[in-house]
Amino acid sequence: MQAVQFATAPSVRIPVPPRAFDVQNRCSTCSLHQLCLPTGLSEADTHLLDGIIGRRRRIPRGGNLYHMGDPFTNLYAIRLGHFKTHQVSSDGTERITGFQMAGELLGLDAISSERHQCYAVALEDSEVCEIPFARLEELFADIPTLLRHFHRMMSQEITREQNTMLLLGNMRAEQRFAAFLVNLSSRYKTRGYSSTAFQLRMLREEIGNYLGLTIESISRLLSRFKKQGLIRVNNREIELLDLPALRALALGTPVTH
Amino acid sequence: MQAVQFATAPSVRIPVPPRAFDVQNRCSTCSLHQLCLPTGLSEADTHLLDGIIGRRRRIPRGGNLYHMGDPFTNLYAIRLGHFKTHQVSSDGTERITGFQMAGELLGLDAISSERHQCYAVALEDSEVCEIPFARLEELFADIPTLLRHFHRMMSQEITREQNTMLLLGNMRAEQRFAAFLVNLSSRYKTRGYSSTAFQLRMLREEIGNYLGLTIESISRLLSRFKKQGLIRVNNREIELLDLPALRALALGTPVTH
DNA sequence: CGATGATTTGAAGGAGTTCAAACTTAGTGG
DNA sequence: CCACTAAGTTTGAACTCCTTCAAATCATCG
Repeated sequence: MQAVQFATAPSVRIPVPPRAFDVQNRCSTCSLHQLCLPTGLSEADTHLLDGIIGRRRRIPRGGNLYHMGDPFTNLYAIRLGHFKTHQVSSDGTERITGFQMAGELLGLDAISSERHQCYAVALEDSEVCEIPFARLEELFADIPTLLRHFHRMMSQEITREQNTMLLLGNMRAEQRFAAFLVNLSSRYKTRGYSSTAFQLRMLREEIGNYLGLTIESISRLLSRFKKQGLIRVNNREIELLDLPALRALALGTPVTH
Repeated sequence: MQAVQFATAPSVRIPVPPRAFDVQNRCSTCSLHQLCLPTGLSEADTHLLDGIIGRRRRIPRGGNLYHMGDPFTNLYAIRLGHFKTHQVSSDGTERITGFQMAGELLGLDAISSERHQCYAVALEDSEVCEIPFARLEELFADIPTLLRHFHRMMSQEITREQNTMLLLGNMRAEQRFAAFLVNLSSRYKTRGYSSTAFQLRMLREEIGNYLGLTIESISRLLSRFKKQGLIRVNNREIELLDLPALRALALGTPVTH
C-alpha cells in the first residue's frame, strides 16, 4: 500500500553530491544553522539539505535580489546582511512590507502564484543562499523533520504579519515605533548580538513607510525618546537605554476605537 | 535508495476506511471541493483525504471554534457560515485579524507554536470540518499534490495578510473601506454568489476594528457612499451599485507619507 | 570642499477620533 | 401582537494626533 502511494511521487529524486565550490556553502557548517531551515535536522539530513542548496549570491547595498513579478524558483536564506521587501503600488509609490535579517527566509509569499509578490532589496552588502524550491519539495518526502520545520517557518511568517497588522491597525505612532525598536532588539538578541545597541540599517524614511508614519514623525519620536532618556541616537547607531520602558510603551494603551 | 529514504518516515500510516457517519462528510462530494484543501486532487487521493477528515462541528452564532492559547491539533475548513478571528490585547480590548468564509482554512497560524494565536468566533450558525493536522502531515508523504496545494494555501495566507498590512499602513479611511467591500465582493463571486449584493455578516464595530477605524467612521463612510450612489444599504444588506468606482477608490490615491 | 541626500525642527492644517445624544432594530415577555 | 429593553447604528460638534509644507541643519562621498 505504502509503496503504491510512494510511487505516485512526482519525480524520482536523485541525490546530488555536494559540488566542490559548495564546501564553504554548507548548512552543516553555517553559523545560522540553529535559526534557519536546517534547524533540528540530524547531521545526515543536514547533509542531504546541503546537497540541494544552490550557489551563494552576493547582493551589493541597494541591489535587488529579485523583482516583483519575477517567476518563483528559489527561496533565499539570508546568510549575511539585511534586506527590505517592498511593493510598488499603482501610483508608483513604494510600500515596505518588511525588514529581514540573517537566518530569515525570503520568498515564501511567492509559492502560491509562482511569482514574487514584492521586491527584495539589500540594505547593505549582503549574501544569500539560493534554495531551489522544487528540489526542496523533493526533499520533504525524505525528511519529515524538514517539512515540519518548513511549516513552522511559514506559520511563523503568518503570525509575524498578524502582529504587524495589529500594530498598524491599532497602535499610535509612539507605540508603533517602540514596538519596532523592541522587535529589532529581540531579533538581534536571538542572533547573539546586543539587544540594546545596534545599527538601524534602514533610513528614517523606510522606517516610516513600514510603520505607516511620515519621516518627520519618526524623527520627532526619536527626539522625544532621546529627551525622555529611553534611547541614545547617533545617526544610524541606536542604544536602547530603557528596554523595559520601551516594552511597556509597545504594549501600552492602544487606541480605543 | 528511495526505499531507504522513505523508511525514515516518522510513522507508518495505516489508512482508515471512512466511518459510517462520514458518508455525508466527504471532501469528494463537498461543494467546496474546488476552493478548499482537496483542490486539484485525483479522485483516489481525495478519498485518502476523506479518510482522515474528523467530525463535522456545528458552531452556533457567537460560539467559539477555538480559543487563543488552546493547544493546536486541528485545522478547520469552513463548510458553512462565517467566522472572525481576533486577539485580545494586554488591556483586554478585542482586535480582529480577519473574517473567513466557506472554503477557507482556520488555524494555519497555530502550527509554529502549537497553540492557537487567536480566537475563532462564528458570525452566524456555522459548520466546519475538523482536519487533524498530524494525520494531514502523514498524508503529505503519500500525496505530493496535497502538500503542494497546502503550501500554496499557506503562501496565499501570507500574501493576503501583506495586502491587509498595506491597507492598514497606507490607505485613508475611504480607501480602506472601499477595499474591504471590493474584497468581500470578489470572495463571494468566487463562491458563486452575487458580487454586488450580499449581507454584511459582521457588525459595523467589527468592520471598524478590523480596518483600524472607529464605528462612527464606518457609519459615516456608509452614509457617504450611499449619498454618492456607490452603494445601497439596508442594515446588514448591502448592494454595490458601482463596483468599478469602488475598485478605483480602493486602488486610488494612497497617502503620500 | 562642495554637492547631494538625509534628517531635524517648526508651524499650520486636516483626517479621523472622541464624546454625546438621538435614533433604529431585534429580541423578550406580558 | 404590542410594549419594553438592550444592542447596534447614525449624526453632530469639538478636539487631537499626525500630516503637510517649509526651511534649516547635518552627513557622506566624490
